[in-house]
Amino acid sequence: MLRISKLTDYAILLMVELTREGEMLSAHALADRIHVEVPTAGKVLKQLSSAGLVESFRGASGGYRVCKAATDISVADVIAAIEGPIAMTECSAEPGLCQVEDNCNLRGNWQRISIAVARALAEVSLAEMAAPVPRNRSALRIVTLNAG
Amino acid sequence: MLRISKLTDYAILLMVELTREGEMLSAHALADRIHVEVPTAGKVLKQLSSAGLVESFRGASGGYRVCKAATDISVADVIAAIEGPIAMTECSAEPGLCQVEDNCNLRGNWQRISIAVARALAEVSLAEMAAPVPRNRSALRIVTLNAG
DNA sequence: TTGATATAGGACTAATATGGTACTATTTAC
DNA sequence: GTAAATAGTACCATATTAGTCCTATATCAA
Repeated sequence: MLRISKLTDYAILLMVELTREGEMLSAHALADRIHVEVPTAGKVLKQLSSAGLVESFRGASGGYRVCKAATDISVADVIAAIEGPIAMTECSAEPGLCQVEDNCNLRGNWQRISIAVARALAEVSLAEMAAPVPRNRSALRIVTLNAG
Repeated sequence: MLRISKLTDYAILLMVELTREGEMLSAHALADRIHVEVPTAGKVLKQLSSAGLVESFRGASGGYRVCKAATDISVADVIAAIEGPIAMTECSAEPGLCQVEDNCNLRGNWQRISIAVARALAEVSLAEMAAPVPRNRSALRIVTLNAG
């Protein structure tokens, strides 16, 4: 089903909440808002922090705050922070893993597909994610391989 | 890492081999070509068969054969045959699973992103996957959300 | 200085998904 | 009739994922 993990889904929700708020929020408050347990939210927030998407403040009245505006953070940024590089196959992420030499001309094409998907996700900001779906607009432009 | 499963990867390889060959191939011969065990190849081939991408012939000198030309089968077709509908989140595949009402305006956007990814994959045929990566061409057009 | 509160980091457990294997039934060619 | 091949089902081992817990450290306030 080509899906992102639950933790990545939480990460998007957390980032949307944080960018909405603008100010600092504790892990507890955030966990309440997205309806997950506090340790789970904490786990995701730690990853977002080490990826540089949010900054953390320890101690009493500490918490998390976004580093950039909602328009400057993409869905791809958040996915990459939790799941690592966006790649659809092992061999498109790391070279040398495909033992089937004859078929390895597929690898380049997989890389191109992965890049296309990554770009699609990079074009969507958290601000757009948080906004309601606009009506009467073509959802997305179609991507084509081998576009001239 | 937003990846497809190994079995889906096998499915792409199997379909490429079958479209290359054009004629019928046994599960054993196919397993040899893509370097997996015969039962594993068989498992994938059964799914491809029930999805209508290949037709199967039982009995001695039986095997599998593609139903359409390589240019008429997309990567999305093969992925969908193995993994089901292409959707990045649970809620974009099935409605009513998101318990966070306030955040559910994200759902529509997830659906649009999933559609974009699905379209990108639908635009790539097996013929293109099997071909070497062309040089001096822009890899892919960029997808944008909210494209006018 | 002390206590309360909060994140950092790591380890651990449970649940789920995936990948692979085995077995039996059925079909077909020779 | 026999051999060869797919169909279908069930099963197991492993890997991944999700979630929890514990300790250390930092900060604020009384």
